[in-house]
Amino acid sequence: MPELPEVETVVRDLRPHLTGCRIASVEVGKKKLRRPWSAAWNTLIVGQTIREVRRRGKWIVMALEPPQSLLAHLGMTGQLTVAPATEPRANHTHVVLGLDGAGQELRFRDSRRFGSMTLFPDDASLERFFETAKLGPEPFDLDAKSWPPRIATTKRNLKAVLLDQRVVSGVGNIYADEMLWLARLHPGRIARTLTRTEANRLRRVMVEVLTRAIERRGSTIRDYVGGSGLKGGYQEEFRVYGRTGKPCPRCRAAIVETRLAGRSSHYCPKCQPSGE
DNA sequence: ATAGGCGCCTGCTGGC
DNA sequence: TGCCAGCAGGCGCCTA
Repeated sequence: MPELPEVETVVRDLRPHLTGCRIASVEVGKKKLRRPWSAAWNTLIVGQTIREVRRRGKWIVMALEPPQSLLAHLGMTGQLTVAPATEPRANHTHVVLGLDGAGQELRFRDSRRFGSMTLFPDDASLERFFETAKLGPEPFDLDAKSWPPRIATTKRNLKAVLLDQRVVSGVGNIYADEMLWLARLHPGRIARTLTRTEANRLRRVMVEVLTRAIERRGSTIRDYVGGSGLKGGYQEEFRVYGRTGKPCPRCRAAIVETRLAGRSSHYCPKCQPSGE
């Protein structure tokens, strides 16, 4: 579910609640997440303070003091929220960190359990994890010089390239479709056939779409909520995603749905010509 | 290098 | 009205 704007919203929501907070208790459910939680971690993190909360791609990093890092991924249906400890916990709540102070707790909820929460013993091991995964640059850090060459050699289509976290991190199925519509590029277009102008147009709309989506606190289709439990609003601004058969906001042609890179892909057949 | 398929899970829905 | 195959915002592994 959650792509960069949703994860960024969670991080911004959690930051004021978590920064400087001491972890007082840990409760972990029996069902296993994408990556297993080790029972040994409980004693390692109880008593530690959360130094900062940040995002890298679709990953959420909670850096502790002394240095250790909790790393969370929301998968498709993950939710990371702060709530009063007295409030009933929803079903599928798998990890709960009790926080010292205002009687609040951090809850990780995930019905499909494609998400994960893991502990890294120091900054270097977390960096190695990102390096091993070959996690690509943040979309906001791309520039006109480095981006076109990044996609200039691959024979893969644009949809597959945007979804590849090694090329650029944080983009998922929804925002890839929205970006390609805005850039007037067909999702099936082979990346290396793009001119430098087209590649940079894509780079600019990536930032544009993600920035606007963050302003709207991400998109909620079904499960997504931010760190305070609020839903997103960007789904109201979708131009192509989930709008199969409906008119293109630019030219009124009917939006088409197809399958690319194993994912549903939505585009305007008139505004986003395949380039033959 | 890359495409395609599967598996991991639960919950919802569209089409019969 | 009711049922269930198929699909969902992700990702990693395998094969060809």
